[in-house]
Amino acid sequence: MSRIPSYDPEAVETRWQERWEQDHTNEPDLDRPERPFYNLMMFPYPSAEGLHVGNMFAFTGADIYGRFQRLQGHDVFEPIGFDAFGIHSENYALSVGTNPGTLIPRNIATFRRQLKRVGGMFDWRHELSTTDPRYYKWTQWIFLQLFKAGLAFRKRGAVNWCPKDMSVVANEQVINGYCERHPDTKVELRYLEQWFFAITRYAERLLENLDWLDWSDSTRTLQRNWIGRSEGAELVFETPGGAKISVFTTRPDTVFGATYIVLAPEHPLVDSLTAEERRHEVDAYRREVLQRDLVSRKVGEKTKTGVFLGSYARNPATGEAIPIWIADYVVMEYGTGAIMAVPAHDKRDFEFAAAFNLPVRRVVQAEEPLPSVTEDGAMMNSGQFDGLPCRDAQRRIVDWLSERGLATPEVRYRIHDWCISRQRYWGPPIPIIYCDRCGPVGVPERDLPVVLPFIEDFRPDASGVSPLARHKEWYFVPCPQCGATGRRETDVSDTFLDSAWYFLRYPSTEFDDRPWDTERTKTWLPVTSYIGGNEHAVLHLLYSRFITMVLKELGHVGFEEPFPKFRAHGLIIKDGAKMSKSRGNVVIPDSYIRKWGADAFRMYLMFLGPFQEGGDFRDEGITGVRRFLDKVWQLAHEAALTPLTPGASPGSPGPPPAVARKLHQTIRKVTADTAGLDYNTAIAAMMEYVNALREAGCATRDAVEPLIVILAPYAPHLAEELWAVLGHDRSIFQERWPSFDERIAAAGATEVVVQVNGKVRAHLNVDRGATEAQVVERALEDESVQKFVDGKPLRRTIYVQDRLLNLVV
RNA sequence: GCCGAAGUGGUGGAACUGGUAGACGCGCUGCGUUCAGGGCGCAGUGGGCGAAAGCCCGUGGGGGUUCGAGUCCCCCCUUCGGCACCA
Repeated sequence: MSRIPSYDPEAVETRWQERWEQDHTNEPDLDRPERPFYNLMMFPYPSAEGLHVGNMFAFTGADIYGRFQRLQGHDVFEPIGFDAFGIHSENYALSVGTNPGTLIPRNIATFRRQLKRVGGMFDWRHELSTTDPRYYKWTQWIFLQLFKAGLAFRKRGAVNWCPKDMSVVANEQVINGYCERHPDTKVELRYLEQWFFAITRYAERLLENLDWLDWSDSTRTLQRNWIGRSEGAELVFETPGGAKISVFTTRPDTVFGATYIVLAPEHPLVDSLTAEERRHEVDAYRREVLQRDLVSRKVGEKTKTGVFLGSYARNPATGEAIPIWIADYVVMEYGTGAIMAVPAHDKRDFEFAAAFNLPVRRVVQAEEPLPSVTEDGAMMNSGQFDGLPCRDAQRRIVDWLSERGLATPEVRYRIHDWCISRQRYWGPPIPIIYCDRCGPVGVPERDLPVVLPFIEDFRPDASGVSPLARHKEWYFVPCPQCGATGRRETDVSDTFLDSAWYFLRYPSTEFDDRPWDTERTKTWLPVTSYIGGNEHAVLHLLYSRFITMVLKELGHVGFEEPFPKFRAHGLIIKDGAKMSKSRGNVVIPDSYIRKWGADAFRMYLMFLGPFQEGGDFRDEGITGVRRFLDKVWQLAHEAALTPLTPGASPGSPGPPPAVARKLHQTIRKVTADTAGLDYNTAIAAMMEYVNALREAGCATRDAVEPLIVILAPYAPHLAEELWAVLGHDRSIFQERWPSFDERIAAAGATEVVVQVNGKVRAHLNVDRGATEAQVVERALEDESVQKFVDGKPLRRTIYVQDRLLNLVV
């Protein structure tokens, strides 16, 4: 066998990558596909460091699925692109002092080279980048559609402001109240007019559709929690001066226990409800709260602070006058920005009451000490409702109060409207022009895109507005409505808006006069299969769903859910910890690919753990799959030397029965496991089969060829090469996935386990279909079974056909 | 605090609706090939006792259901992920 050449992955892989490109192997006919299959994976952010193993893991897993579907006879469209706008790129550009517009194309070039090197089945004709004006023209167009529909609006919103940076900073860039880039500078809370998308109007539908979407459960749960539906009631507490304070509560049954009221410090009624003698103290507290940044105000349990306003409101149930306070544990962004405090049945209210010596009244009976949050007890101290189970009381009390107009059933959501304004440079400009006469006016669609100017001075400055405002010839433009001098919006939009529609663009990248082509979209969307990380479970996936819903409503697409099927992949860790630059455990794929080959690297990534759970990357592990590929190489070359067996003709001898059985079992398992993304066990099954072939000394064509086909999604280059070695002259991806015969897979004798009182005592080789009586008879002949039965009568026997016999004595 | 996932050999991980725990791989040990190293091949590899046959124990801990539990139920511990003063 010395004639067999040795396996040189680099040579093999380069050869086939070139062939695929020349032959357009990975480019389906987008206009006339027979069985379209849109295989989507989450496009990467092209960082300066290059492709990360995490990306590689995700893309490989998705690519295997796409190649598998292709071998199943689908026309698979597998596009890729780059999510290149955003704060990451901008901060990196600031740190090296080069415009991100210069840096990004270089990064993309690196990514493109790496993505080709791993052998993804990408259709490069349809590559896109969110920073391309041909792309963000339509991102801006989408903004305008929402603007026209009243779904994009301006509102004052809180942001973190770094006085040193003279810029807004993201929540992630605030560390313990200090700026990430200026550790000696405290971040402040500022209120700016910003653009919001009305995603909360779609909260209910976004939640309901989760019931039928075929998604990973983990992802659906994350979205449900993020949307955060709470059912309850809005109750009205009136003041002697006639003001009505609305509070939202999920526990209207506890209203008799409400002993005080708390407003958020920003609540609009605070001023009018403050007694003159308390004003000084109240204002001081409000100033103090405003000075804090968004993050430290919200994170963590802290000691409760607050002040009494000096006024009272009437509890709608008891009629008592109860004191009104403000405290920062109540936030303006949720509910009505005001709560009724029931210290007996809420931990936070209890702490506050303890700190300020406020009365606590138990209204739900329970064994546990206060505060007790149970919903199982009966009512007490609640007038005519005493004794009712509190779940019943919830409805009854709301009914009772609503007769006097003091209660309304309400549903509230945790999710907020989506703030898309970014006071930054590196993003698509929001296409709005402000006019003193007309207000905010949308840029006419014919004037799109509003091109982001390439400027040298993209650093933020002391003016506090985006650097774009300094660019006078860009900034001042005539108002599209009245022609007077207007000013452009200088904020750019959130990068999540770029990625909320990229899947719509892919099939239509060659059209410049429309965001997506109607026919193409009808053919390819919604996306057939989407695979990605759970780190995008809420923002990206939720925003994409929202944008699609809106586009459906406005008549631009024919479906409201873009991703009927989504699977989350796991996370790759290294040495038990998340990979990160600071830990120094980041794996750069290039050197592994150079040493072991892309196929071995792909397979190792898929073998190190369940794809949907992730796993631990260890350097030693890759040798195992490489050895496996070497053995396959060997087997295929040996098979190529064997004469062509008349495999297709009926009655051909084929491989020996034991090998045939193993082959059919292997095809069965690899088919099911690949379809279910259980790649690690599919690979193990192929390894078992190879071991079996070697043990049997059986390297014939009919035993090896099906193996090469089922291996092809995993090791596409090697499979192509060996397919050619075996004498085939077209791409293996033109072939069909092999079928298996259930009867051959199940043929032959089987081993039945014999237990005595539940403990394994013997193994019997039995013909399939043997009756219980036959197996019992055989079992009782066995020496060690006899030993444990020990002459005692059988009290019971349990028989699982062809698998197990349990004798109970 | 709330929600979710998970705890299995030295190690990464297998185990279909309860039915042989440890597939497959890494590592390790011994032997062979070799000047040597690497590579490759063969055998072994959960723990305990034993010369062996074999027996006992064993899936984070404690209870339970069952002929039979890694798998189902209850309680507890730990780790990871998400949300977090959400009313």
